[in-house]
Amino acid sequence: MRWSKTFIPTLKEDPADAEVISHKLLVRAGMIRQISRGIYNYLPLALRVIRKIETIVREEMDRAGAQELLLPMVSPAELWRESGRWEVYGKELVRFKDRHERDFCLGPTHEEVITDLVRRVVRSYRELPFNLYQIQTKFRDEVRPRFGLMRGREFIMKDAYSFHGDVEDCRREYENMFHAYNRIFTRCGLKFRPVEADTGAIGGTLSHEFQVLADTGEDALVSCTRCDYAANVQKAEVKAQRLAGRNLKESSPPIKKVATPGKKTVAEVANFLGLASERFIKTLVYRTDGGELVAVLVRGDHEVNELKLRTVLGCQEVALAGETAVEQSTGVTPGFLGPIGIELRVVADQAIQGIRGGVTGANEANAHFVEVDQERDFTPSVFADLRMAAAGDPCPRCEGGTLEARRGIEVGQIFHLGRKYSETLGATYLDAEGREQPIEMGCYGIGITRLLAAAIEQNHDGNGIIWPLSIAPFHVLLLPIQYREKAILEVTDTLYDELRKRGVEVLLDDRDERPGVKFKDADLIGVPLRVTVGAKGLQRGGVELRWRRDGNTEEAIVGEASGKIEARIKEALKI
RNA sequence: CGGGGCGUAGCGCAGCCUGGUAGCGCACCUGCCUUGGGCGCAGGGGGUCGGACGUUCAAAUCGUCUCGCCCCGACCA
Repeated sequence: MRWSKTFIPTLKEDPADAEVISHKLLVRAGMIRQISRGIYNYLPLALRVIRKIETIVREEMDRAGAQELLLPMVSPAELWRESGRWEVYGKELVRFKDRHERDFCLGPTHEEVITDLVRRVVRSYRELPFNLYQIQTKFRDEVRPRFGLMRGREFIMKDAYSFHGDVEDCRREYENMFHAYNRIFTRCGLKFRPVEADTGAIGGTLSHEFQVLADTGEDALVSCTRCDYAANVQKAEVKAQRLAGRNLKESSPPIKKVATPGKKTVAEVANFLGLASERFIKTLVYRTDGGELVAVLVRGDHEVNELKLRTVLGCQEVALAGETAVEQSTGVTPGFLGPIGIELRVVADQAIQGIRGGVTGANEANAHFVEVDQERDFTPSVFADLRMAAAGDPCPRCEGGTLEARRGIEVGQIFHLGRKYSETLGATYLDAEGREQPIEMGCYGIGITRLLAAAIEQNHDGNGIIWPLSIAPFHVLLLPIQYREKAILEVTDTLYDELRKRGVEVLLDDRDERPGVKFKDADLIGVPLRVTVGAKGLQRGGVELRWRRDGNTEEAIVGEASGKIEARIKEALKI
């Protein structure tokens, strides 16, 4: 492609409405433009990257035995009413009526549609298993779209759904997809990590997220330094530990009430009393979806994991009760709560068990208890894993490993769905004994456009994007310094033709711009290999090859350049 | 939905508080010059100041309403 004939509107300055680096660079590199909040135009350069990613995804999905199809973007309300999600999904589901006043929605995901298709076809176990996927535009009316392509309302996604006669086979396919996903993200040239994940609103029993590692990621992860355990902090287990020695004392001195005027947070009280925050027992009051208020205890240096709390309390929703509700139910403001004498059900994190020499609120204003001995002074209704895992925790899976904290961008997630949709939508088959059974299902998603943004979050520098070669819009940027000079033009055009014949994807910057402008744009759009043709080099009979990622350069003799470039690209693509 | 911020030329911004009919940089056009990291000089074109209503002799500026966009929070296959 010739730059002058390609629509690449680059920008010198950051757009005012962009916050994160991938958003800024995507706009500045002339790849996307916003048309409405969370909705973007994909310009030619972006589309080339999208196609590259899609090709990798297709090749690996096909290799893994899945088949591509294409479901409609619009689906009828009846299906969603049948699954119950018409009511449950809320405003994120964009609904509209056709001219006959019939309800429809834009598909935010396609479990209903695919399950409907399959239930109309499959009759026998002989027809199972299979895995169907599509690459398609989805629409979710996100509460708050943000960060450019990272969280748009409209986005491109690959979604796959598999159907099986039994759980074991469904698990086998889950493993199959797990490996396919590893290959896909590896081929995309990304540093990523599969992590154990919560199943969320999709439902199901087993799930992994594929997280592209980037400090700017929205998701917090923990991973073991020793084994391959990794999990979203939402999901990460905390290993039950024996008490830390400093909390153990042979005998407990009597409990003592101390004045802590105006000191509400753990940090304030710890500082005021000169005691470490691990010795604190933090008391938080949550309201369940049933309306009950529950006191939740975690150590002062720990955070409550609301997901775990929901599971332990057996409810769908929990939320901090709020100051007013706390005062009404306990007679004290949140900063001075404690488990001793509180009139609420008390649940405690496992780390609270057996604490001696602890500190808690005294359930009266401006006072705390010290020298609290859990076994002597209070008994929660249950001890459980209720806290957020944190860096430094011992690994829950191996001996001697330690968890470290990472941040990631979720670009894929796989689920073992089980029978959730097949049961509600009546997708069944007859087994070998002639009994009707609900189909076992799995589903597997990859956010294509989010992957594009994540790749940039992970691969950029102060000058712009640094594309991994496998998903770069072009392999080579051919940059003549003075394209109107005959000698340079001839060498450039010859090289351009030869490279194209050799199957190298090359963008020729044929614009009549000053070198500085071209170099800056070259760095900005991030094409992996830059080939500069200039008078300086030609005097020595050569052109300059320069890698975007590390700035390494080498000279190639004009006559040998195209062969050398092809070799370098092929070599780099193999890795 | 709650909180905060911003809409002025294609892009990035100033002007608004204290009302008097719009400016800067980049980009764009013309000419000269220059050509290995966003050149230089000279000249030039382009804006119903997001929209509506109001106050006023007079509104980018003050008031009310409205639309759009951004950030934080709640939310999220």
